[in-house]
Amino acid sequence: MQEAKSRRSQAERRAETRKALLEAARSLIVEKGYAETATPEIVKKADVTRGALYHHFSDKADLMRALVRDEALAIAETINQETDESQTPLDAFMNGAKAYFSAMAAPGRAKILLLEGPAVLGLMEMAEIDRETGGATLLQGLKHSAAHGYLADIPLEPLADLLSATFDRAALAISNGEDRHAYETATRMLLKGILKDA
Amino acid sequence: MQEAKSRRSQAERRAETRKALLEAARSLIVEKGYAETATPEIVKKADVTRGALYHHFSDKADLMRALVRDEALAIAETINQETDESQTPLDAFMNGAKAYFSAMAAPGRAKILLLEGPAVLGLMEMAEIDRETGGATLLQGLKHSAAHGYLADIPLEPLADLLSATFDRAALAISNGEDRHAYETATRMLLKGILKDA
DNA sequence: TTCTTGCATACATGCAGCCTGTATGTTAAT
DNA sequence: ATTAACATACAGGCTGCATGTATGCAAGAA
Repeated sequence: MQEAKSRRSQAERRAETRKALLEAARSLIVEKGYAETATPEIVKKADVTRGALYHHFSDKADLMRALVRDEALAIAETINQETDESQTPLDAFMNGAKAYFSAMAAPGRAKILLLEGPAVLGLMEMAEIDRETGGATLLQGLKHSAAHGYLADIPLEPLADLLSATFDRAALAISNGEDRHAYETATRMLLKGILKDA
Repeated sequence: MQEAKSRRSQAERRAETRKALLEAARSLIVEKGYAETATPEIVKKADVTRGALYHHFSDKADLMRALVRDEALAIAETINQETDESQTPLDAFMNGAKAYFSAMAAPGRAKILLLEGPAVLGLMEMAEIDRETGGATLLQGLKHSAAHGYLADIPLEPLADLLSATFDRAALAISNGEDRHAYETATRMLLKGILKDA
């Protein structure tokens, strides 16, 4: 057995350094926020130097971007696993919402994706990342429901946007220790209201 | 007639400096964001020195706090003016929403109150400011509706929170140039859905 | 009343420490 | 030997504080 760190392949070496940076950054940013987390602090925790950081990422925001991408991908994966077939449109949306809440319940994830991410990268870029990592599921669901007559004939993009806002707020509230069941009930009520009880 | 700047009272002097700082900060922060706006830049635009800034505000975030308070107060004032009596609960909520959208349509206001503010001060402090400047109107409306049987018997705080999230998102979208009418239609649909059509 | 004298408020200037991003040097893998 | 993966050193800029200055103000003496 070799020394722990010697004779790693370049790919391994690179991957390990990158992972260490991302994990260190993640824990610090979750704890203190992006602006209050300095790069010297991150590299100290990751046990590398700032040279490594700026070798892997173009700047501090780029590190944040990678962090956000990872979380967004994890969300998409969790949701895809947890999604099952549902009978009614209401059940379908509620299952989706619950899956989203579960995925967002991972420690620190809501803070990264709903607070720090938008602040650092801006809403435009967050939306972009959302699209790339598997967003738009909600809009698809609405279109499907509308096509089958479960929905009134109104512009769907705004509606999807507003519903998405409620899911985000609910996820944030739950991650802040609010009563999950109460927020699910309120979510269900909103969804039920817009779906014709056909 | 005296020199323009001489022989002002302390109160006048103080008020003018403070106003100049707030206006300069506002325009720069709206244009470039809080993090990208440096205090040397602000004081240059306000035509004072950093000494004045740190005399009036404890730090850069405190300046932002004052800015947010001003906007929040302006919102409350605008809404109070524009609010009229309505017939049905749906109309009442929609009028409130429209007034909110109008108030939030002031240039830069949505960015300050919905993007930069939460990022800099955090959600807790933003909620605090909201309470102090006249928030909670929505929750009151819901309680009123519930008391008169227009609303299903569910926890109202979460529902108010979720509705508030939709109003914020709609205001943000509108301020970003999205179709106001479409967002109002979607908002109305959500509200109509939760109100028993009694 | 008017003048001046002491003082507090409102600001200006200078400095220390930290942080970011880049440029250049060094080591390890291929 | 060459290149990728890092480490080190440095320049510029920013924040907050500490210290210096001037201006309005209030009270007492003339």
